[in-house]
Amino acid sequence: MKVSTVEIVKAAGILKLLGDKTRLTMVKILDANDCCVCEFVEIFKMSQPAISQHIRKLKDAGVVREARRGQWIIYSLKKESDYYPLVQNLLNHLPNQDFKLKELEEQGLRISCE
Amino acid sequence: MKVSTVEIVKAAGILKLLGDKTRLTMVKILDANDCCVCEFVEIFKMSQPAISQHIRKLKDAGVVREARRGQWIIYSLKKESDYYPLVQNLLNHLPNQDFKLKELEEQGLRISCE
DNA sequence: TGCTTATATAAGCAGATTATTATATATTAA
DNA sequence: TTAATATATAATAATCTGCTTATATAAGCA
Repeated sequence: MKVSTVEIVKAAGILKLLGDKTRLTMVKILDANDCCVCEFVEIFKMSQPAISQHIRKLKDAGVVREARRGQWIIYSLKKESDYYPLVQNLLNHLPNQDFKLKELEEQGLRISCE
Repeated sequence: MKVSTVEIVKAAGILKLLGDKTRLTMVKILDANDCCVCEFVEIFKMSQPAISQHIRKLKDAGVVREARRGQWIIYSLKKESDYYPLVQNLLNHLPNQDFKLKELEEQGLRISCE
């Protein structure tokens, strides 16, 4: 298999970043749908600052990207990242998390796709 | 792509485990060659207890396996592990580390393959 | 303009992590 | 049996992490 290679220290950094169930789930969700912070707050039942801090780490590492849309800041996977092939490959081993956003929609709490 | 799936919390655990440059390098080396603790001590220029403790984490998670051979305990990747497909996939994104063992051989410090 | 909502940032603290030193155990060889 | 080598384990100290609370910033709306 021919795949893109990431320097070992950088790869360890990415794995450490994703080695947290909240961030890993976030990234898996973002792999299928863009999301804003308040949606993650609902999904994870965590405080807004806690979510913001997780997202910041993902952003600082270049794994996600932000885009303001009015009041909201929409996050998405940064597909041009050097790490994207590695991350993508990894996400393939995780069960789909779409049900989490489905639940939000049913509660009328979905923002990004309205 | 059809791949084996790992529960998200468990996957995060594995990624956290591998999110350390020493352990990640160890696993990449073990992907190509079995090794004993004293070789890792040489390779990483770290204390023996530090190496032992890293290896123990890998062993506790079921990522590596040990086999005593006389005085030495030889470690190898545990290919039957549920996590092996994920780990293997991940290792494909890392540059080869064979040169590290080559250096040991040149210094006459290689154990496992004598 | 001032209020509300969404998000970010900063400070602080508790628990986790990773190294160190000291010591124990197991195997081999003299 | 004793000494040497390889490894593991325990205690501990320093650093890192991930939350909390408090506060700042930015956009939308009355």
